[in-house]
Amino acid sequence: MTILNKAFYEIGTLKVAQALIGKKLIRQIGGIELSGMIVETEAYCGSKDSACHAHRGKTNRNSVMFGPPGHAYVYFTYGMHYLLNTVTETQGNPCAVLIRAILPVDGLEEMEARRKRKGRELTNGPAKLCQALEIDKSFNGWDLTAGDKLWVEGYKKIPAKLISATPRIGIDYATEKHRNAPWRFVIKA
DNA sequence: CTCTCGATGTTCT
DNA sequence: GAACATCGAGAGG
Repeated sequence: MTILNKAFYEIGTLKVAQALIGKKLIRQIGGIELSGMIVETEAYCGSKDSACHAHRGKTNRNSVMFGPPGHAYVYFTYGMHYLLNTVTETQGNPCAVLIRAILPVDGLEEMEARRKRKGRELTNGPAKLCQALEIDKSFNGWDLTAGDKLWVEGYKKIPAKLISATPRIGIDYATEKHRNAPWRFVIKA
């Protein structure tokens, strides 16, 4: 399958968030390949979005979002969790898409070992999938279009009818307008 | 099943 | 010093 290129990440943050549903996230550790189909994402639309980290301007933490599209923005939160985003839009426009959940495809047992858990609890949350795929701060700024260690490929075509848009999770700090914006995309059950 | 609450440390005010 | 794009254990129905 083809690795998603830089142009894919430039088509618009909301479109990327929707288009990432059904794609395959791949993590190579040594000779082993762990992967999963993306089933839930959220769009964070730059300086005008009060839920986005870049809302208050460039800081040390969010500087990767100001860089080129197609790179990973990984940050640490709640004192114990990493979250994975893909940078979108053209360089200098600080937007990103948060990967919130995947369905395991390859390397199920490896993920179970890292998570010390099985089944639904394996990768159904943004911090859970990072733990399952061993993604940490060292991937902040990683080029996702190079096909090394961590990247995203085409996988399944999901009809728009099967994708629902809902408000984003865990952003009580944002303004009402942005709290209610339907910028979270999920495959319908 | 649902709800509440504590963990834990980096970042920003 | 407060807040945080979360998770999981434990209590209760």
